[in-house]
Amino acid sequence: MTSRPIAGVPTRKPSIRRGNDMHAYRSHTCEGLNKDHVGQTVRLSGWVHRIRDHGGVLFIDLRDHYGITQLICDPDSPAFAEVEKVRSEWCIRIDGEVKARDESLINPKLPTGEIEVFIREIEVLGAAEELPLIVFGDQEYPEETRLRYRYLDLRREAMQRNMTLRSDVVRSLRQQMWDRKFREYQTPIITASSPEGARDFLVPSRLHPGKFYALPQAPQQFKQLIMVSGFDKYFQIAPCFRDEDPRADRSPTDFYQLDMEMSFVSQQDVFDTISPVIAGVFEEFGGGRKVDAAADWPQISYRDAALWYGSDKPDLRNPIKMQVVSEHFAGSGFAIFAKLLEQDGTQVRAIPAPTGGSRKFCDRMNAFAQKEGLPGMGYIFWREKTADAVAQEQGITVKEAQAKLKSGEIEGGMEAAGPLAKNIGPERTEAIRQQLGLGIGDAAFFLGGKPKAFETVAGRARNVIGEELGLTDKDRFAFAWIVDFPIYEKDEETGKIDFEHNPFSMPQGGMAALDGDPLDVLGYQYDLACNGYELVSGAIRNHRPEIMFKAFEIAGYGKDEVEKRFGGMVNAFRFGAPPHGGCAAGIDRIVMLLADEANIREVIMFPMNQRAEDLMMNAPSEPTSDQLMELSLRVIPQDT
RNA sequence: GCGGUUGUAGCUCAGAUGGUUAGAGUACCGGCCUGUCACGCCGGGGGUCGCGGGUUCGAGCCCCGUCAACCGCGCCA
Repeated sequence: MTSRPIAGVPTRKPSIRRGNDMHAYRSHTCEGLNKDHVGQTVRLSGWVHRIRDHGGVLFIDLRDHYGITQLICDPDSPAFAEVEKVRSEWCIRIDGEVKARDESLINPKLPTGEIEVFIREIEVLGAAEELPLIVFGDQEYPEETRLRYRYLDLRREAMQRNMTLRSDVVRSLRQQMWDRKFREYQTPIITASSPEGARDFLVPSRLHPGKFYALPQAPQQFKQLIMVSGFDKYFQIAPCFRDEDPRADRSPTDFYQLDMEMSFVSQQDVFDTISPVIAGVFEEFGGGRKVDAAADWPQISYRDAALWYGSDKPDLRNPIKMQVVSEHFAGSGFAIFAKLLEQDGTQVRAIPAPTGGSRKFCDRMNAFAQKEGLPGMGYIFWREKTADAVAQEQGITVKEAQAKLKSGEIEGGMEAAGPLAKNIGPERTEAIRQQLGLGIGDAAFFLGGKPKAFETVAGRARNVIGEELGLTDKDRFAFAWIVDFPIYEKDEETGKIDFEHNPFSMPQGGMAALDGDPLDVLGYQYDLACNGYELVSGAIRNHRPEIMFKAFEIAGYGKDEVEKRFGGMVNAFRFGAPPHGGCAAGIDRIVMLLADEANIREVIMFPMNQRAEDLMMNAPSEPTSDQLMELSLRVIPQDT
C-alpha cells in the first residue's frame, strides 16, 4: 500500500467480501493505487477531470488532491448508464475493481498509469453546471473570472501547487523559529489605530459610539511589549492590515508576515538569527535554483544602494553597478551636463552596460528613459574602429582604409561612438571607459541632475539593461542586507523634517547623535532585499524614553503628542525595558519568489482584486441600516 | 487622484487599407464510435464586437467620451 493515510480514512486494505464495511467515500486516494492492488475492489471519490467516451467503452480521469486515476466503464457494468451521464468537474464516488493495464496501454505520465479501475457502482456526490473556467489543462483565464470562481481556479494543478507550497513554507518557517528557541504568541487583531505609517482599517465600536478600533498594520508595538514583558524571543505568522493601493507584489487589505523580535541583541544578532531561516526556506523550496549562502549576504548602506543600484531593494542577480562620473563632465564640451554640474547637489552617474554596444540598443534605452519621464539618457558605446574613422585620421580614402585594415597594415583598435563622446572629446571619453572598466562591444549610459530626481529611473534602467542584455542570472536568489537607513528625511516642498521610516528605531550613536544635523542621523534599521524585492524589514528599537522623546521632538512632535499616540509603549519603557530588536519577513513575497510568480495573488488563496474587492464574497458591501444604527454611524452619500 | 496597456462567442484568439450574413480552436448540446489518456468523426446552439455618441452611403476597424480589468506613479511607519 503506497497511498498516504488520510485523516479519518481507514488505511487498512478493504476486501471484496467486506465491501459494505468500507469507508463511505473512499478506500484509497487517486494517487494511491498501483499494480499491487490489482484484483481488489476499491472505493474512490473525486472530481471528473476528463472524459473520453468511445461509445462502448468510456474512460474517466478521476482527480483528487493527491492525483489522478483512470476509471473505465463499459456496458458490462451495471453502472454504465449512470456513468455515461457524468460531466466535467462532477464530484463522484465510485466502487470498482482494480485492473492491470496491458503493457501497451500503460500511461507513463501517471503514477497510477499501470492500472485502471473498472466501475461497478457510482454515486454522484455533487453535479456541476457548465463551467466558467476549465480545471483541466493550463488555458489562461481573465483574472476577474478566476477570482469570482476562485474555488474552481484553485482546483487547477498550478494553484494546488502554489497553495501547498505556501503551506509548506509556513510550516518550515515555524519549525526553524522553534528550533531557534522562539515561541509563537498571538497578538490582538482588533486594536488601536496607530497614527504612523499606512492608512488603518477602522472598526467602529458599538459599545463606544463614535469611537473606532483599528486592525493592526503589524503587531509592532505588541511585539515590543512582549519583549518588555520578558519573553525574550517572539515570533508569529502574523496577519497585517493596511489600507494601501495594491501592486503586483502587494496585496491590498491584508497580508502575512513572519514577525519576530528578540531581547538583548545587536543588529548583527538579528541578521545571524533570521538569515539562515530565510536561506533555509529558499534552499528547501527553491527547486534547485542557486541560493546565496547566508554568511555571504553583503551589507550595503542605504546610501550606497541608492548610488550603485538606484534602489533600496536592489536586484543583485544583475551585476551592473552604477558609478559617479561627474568629474569627467565638469567643464566639458557637453554643455547640458557641464552646466548642470555648476549647481549645488548635482551629479552625473553612469550605468555601465557590458555587451550593450550597439546604437540600436542604446537608442532603445534612451527611449525607455524618456518614457519614464526623463529628458533622455546620454550614451557612449565602444566598437571596433570603422574604416571611415581610419580614413579620416590618416587622410586616405575609405577604400584604402578598408584594405589596410584587412591586411593588418593598420591596427584598427577601439573607437567610442555616440553623440556624447564627440562632445567631451577622446581624453575624457577614455577616462570614463577606464573608470567603468568597459571595452569593445560595451556601452555606458549617463544621467545627470539631483540624484533624488533620477535615481529611481536609473535603477529601473539598470533592471531593464540587465534583463535585455541577459546579464541578470534568472536561476539565482541574490540577497543583501540594506543597512544604515537615515532616521529622518526632509520634505522637499515644506522643508519639514519627518521620520523616513518608522519612529521606533534606535538612532546610531544614541542620544548624542540627535544633537547634530538630523539628516545625518542613521538608524539601526535594515531591510533584506532579494531579487529586487524587499523581503524583510526591521530594526533595533529605541527602548529609551528620553531618546524617543528627543527623536520625536526633532520631527516636530511634542511630549504630549508622543504620550497620546504611543503612550502604551512609551509608558512600558519607563519600567525596565530591555534593549531589543527584530524584523518581519513578507511571507506572500517569499512564496511568490519560490513559486516563480510575478503576481502576489497567485500565492494567496482568496485575494482581493486590483480595486480591493472580493468578487467571490462580494466585499466590500453595504451594511444594513440596522447595522449602522447599532454602530451610531451614518453614511455620507458620495456626490458624483 | 494620474499615466500606460487591454476589451470581438463561456474561454483563448483571428478579423490589411472602413464594404455581403463577424470566423477558428476550445467548452457546451445532440448523434456515431470497445482502448483512450489534449481520443476521434458528424451536426447544432451560442455575438448589441465593453458601453454611449459622432464621421460615413456603409464602422468590429476612424474620431470623441465613458466604463471595466491589469500594470505602474502617488501611497506603502
